[in-house]
Amino acid sequence: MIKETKIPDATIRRISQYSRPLERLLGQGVRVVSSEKLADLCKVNPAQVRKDLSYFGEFGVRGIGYDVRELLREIERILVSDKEWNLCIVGLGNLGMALIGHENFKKRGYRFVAAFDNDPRKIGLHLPTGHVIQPITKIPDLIQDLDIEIGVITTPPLAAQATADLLMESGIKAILNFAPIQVRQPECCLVENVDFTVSLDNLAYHLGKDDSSL
Amino acid sequence: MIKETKIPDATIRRISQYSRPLERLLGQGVRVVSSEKLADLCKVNPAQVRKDLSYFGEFGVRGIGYDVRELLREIERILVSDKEWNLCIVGLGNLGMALIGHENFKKRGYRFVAAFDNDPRKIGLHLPTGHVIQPITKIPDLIQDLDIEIGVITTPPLAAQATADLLMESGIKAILNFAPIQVRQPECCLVENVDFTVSLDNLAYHLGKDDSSL
DNA sequence: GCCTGTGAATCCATTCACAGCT
DNA sequence: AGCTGTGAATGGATTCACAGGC
Repeated sequence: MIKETKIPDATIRRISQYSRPLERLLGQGVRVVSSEKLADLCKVNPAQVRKDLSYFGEFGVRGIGYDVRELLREIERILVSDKEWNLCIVGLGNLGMALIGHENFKKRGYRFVAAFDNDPRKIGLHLPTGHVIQPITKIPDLIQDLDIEIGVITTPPLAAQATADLLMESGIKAILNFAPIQVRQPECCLVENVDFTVSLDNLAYHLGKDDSSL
Repeated sequence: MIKETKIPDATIRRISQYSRPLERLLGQGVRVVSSEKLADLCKVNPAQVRKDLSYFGEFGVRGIGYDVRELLREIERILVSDKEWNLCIVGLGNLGMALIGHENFKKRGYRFVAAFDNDPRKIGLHLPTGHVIQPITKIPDLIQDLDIEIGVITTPPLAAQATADLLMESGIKAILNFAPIQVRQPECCLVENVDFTVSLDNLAYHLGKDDSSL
């Protein structure tokens, strides 16, 4: 059970995406879904859906399809979103403020339990979410005391690396980084970078390629 | 007319990322960089850097490396970020507000020229960025009049598909979607989805896998 | 010696096609 | 008959390894 063959990263990401239309279907009272239907909703190949799921077990019924509720539970188990994860956020500019209150996080079991900034004018501030902004000097203690597992970085780029270092030294297990720099410290800590200018550049590239009006 | 590209999507995304350390190097007065150095800064393989760039030409000098300034200019040309792109944003909740003022956009030539919402309490509001929030009914006209090429969707999930449809009917060429749904698109419009809960789920999966404390 | 550019090789992910179950 | 689960085939992307030029 622990010994699992190497599962593609892309598979994990797709499985995360499968859960969203499944939730909608569940809300609509739909009981059963086929790989073809689910694939259509997620814009992927039906065989891809079946293969992705087959890495983790046999959740379907031949001739019938997948039970929506059961499949959702399996996905929750796979992605460990049946557990509440404790997060902190560092950098409460506009983006940080938007994220800490964003419902997508809590809807999926991600809970911000601390907020940090180094701006003296912000420290002590009460946020509408109920959080009080803490100085970054408290990061080490609070990560330990509140059992914070994942850190979200929304600082300016120049501060991001130092922030990541501090989080890692304090024993954080994973980082979600919104600053447009590549942070990584081998082994001890996982890092995911979210950089929407990369997505924009990708759009611009394809637009520029197809478009003659340049 | 027909897009014929053998250039991997991943290559475009990496090239976008190369530009960030290059800008830092340029600011530090570094004139020349090797593929090995650049690869190290971006956490990729040196051969990958060379191959990515070779799709677009021969920018380096054997035995020496790449001229930092020249390489940056080439990348700008490739990604068409030497042009200013006109964007609009739809949905001015916290996330939308944060994005419209975010410096990463304008730093890379992406300019928000309109902001839309359907909440009567928000329409007419003057934002600190100087934008005035417009009703979504004005989307068709303004996309045409202001030559808006890319739309950013930051509405709630339930409104996202209708928003995308309206943008596409109005002639938008590309969409950057932050809502956690897979937007249906006709062949004429490019869509990039940015979904940070997928990134979080991915972190949670890997944490749960490595960690015995479950 | 140093570093790029690139065919060849390797590795990985996706899709096909059908066996197997209901 | 219908749909899953999966080995095999295909198709891409990454890395190697070295030829070519400074």
